[in-house]
Amino acid sequence: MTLYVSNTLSGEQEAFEPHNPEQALVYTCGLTVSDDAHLGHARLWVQSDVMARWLSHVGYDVRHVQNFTDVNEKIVARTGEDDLGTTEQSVARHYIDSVIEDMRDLNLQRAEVYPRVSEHVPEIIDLVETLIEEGYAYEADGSVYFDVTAFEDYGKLSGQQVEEMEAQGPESEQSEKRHPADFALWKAGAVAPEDANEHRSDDLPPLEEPAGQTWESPWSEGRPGWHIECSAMSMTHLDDHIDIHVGGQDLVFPHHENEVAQSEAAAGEPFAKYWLHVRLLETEGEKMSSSLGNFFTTKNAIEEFGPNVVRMFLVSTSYTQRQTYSEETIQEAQQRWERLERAYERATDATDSPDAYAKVEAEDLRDAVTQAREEFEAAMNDDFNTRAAVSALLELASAVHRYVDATERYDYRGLVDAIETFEELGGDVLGFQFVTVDGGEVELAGDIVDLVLDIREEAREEGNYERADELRDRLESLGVTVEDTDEGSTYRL
RNA sequence: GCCAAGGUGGCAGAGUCCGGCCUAACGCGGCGGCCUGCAGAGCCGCUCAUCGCCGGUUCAAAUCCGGCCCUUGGCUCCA
Repeated sequence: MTLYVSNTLSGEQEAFEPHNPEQALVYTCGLTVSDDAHLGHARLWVQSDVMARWLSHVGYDVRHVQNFTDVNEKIVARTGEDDLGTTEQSVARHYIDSVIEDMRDLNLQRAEVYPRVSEHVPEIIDLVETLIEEGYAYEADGSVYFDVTAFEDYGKLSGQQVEEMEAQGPESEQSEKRHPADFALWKAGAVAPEDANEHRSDDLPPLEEPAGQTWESPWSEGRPGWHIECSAMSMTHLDDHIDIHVGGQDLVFPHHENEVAQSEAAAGEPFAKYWLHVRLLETEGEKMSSSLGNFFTTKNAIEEFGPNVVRMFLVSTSYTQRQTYSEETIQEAQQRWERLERAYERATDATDSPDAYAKVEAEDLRDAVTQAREEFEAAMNDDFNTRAAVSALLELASAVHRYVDATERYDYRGLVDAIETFEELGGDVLGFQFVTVDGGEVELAGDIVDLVLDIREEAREEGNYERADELRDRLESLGVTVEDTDEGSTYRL
């Protein structure tokens, strides 16, 4: 069955045909590590994660690269805050750590590589040099700008016309540029204090001096422009032409438009074949965004609802549609997840019971499995329709409940097929974690172990070692190893 | 202003590319019942849509065409 995807470049759904029929090169535009990620970012990650998982599932060798932008004035603006350190690098490190933690919690499949801008400056410089040599860029006072009039196709991604465009980039650059829509590839000098202070917390003293990392280049000691990094990093880690470029729809212009221009001007061939844009997450009618302050952080969401519910929420609307966040919508996701999880548990309990027989064959159950698999596959191939894919699994969930409710002697093989369907499609493809791994349960388990250890500690203090040893033995039998130390008891699961 | 996406039941959200299995999926909510010591879960049934508005094409339109209204995003850092 053919996979169809919505390509921003053509504005249409197209059959997915990668350059190499066995491989899929996927680049996801990562985030600027100047803050904790919010649910809108998580939506992009989860959606691109599911895309990559599905591509693998249908047999492609997927190479997925997702970058971290660690050079940015908003990062500089946060230097000096508690726990963040005093340099651009230290702030970036802090948030990279935070983001990776979120990604792990959400059970994202690891990308092949997470390149950072700061480690790709040589490649960026090479690329800028090429663009100058080819006549697509020019130097002005130590900075380098891309000449939008030199690239014929400029505007093809976002539908903009160069003639009708307003100025691009900050006011301060305008005097150096030939055309107001030209954009910076390289900027001379460090971040000007006023540029960073614009984003700086009022609680901090404003910066007085230029700040942030700088690098030597043929034009000046300075910093790479925003857009060039993604071109350089995808070319470095994937190829001059890639198959799928994923990003938030707020990046279509100017970021991705500029990426197209730089990459294609330099390489002389089309850059990404398919541009997939994940529509934005909205709350109360406007997009969730750090600058609007209406965000819910990924960490808080995971803490409150657990990773599976957050994941369910984020796949409950297909990527081509904007999604609304509210108490109601996330609770619906919680219901949907729990319904799926209960059916899975029901199926495993029934399978593992003495009532499951080798020679019982339940046609309705087996048909439901077949149908769920077909519907799931059709949904995913139809532009990664994750909502419809989940629905297919929920229909199987209903079928499992109905079957187990109505039956005394279970069809062992049929139930196993159902379980495997949940695990393969819900687990491997959609990234849900059945059984033990629900964050909430792990946390609860930990809390309960702590409770038991507290009781045991009381027993020890009373000299009731018999009781304490009994508690230790019983925990051990549950797979919890207790170790007493000078600072108190610790445990391992 | 310019560019780009959208407008489907109380909510949320598929279906729109390739018109007819759409008398509109899946779910949440609401109502009734079964089960149950209670609750929950589950099951069964019911509830709720003239698919933004107007016009056109067609035997047939949520789906195609035209006009209008409204919303969101981008044009400044943004997933």
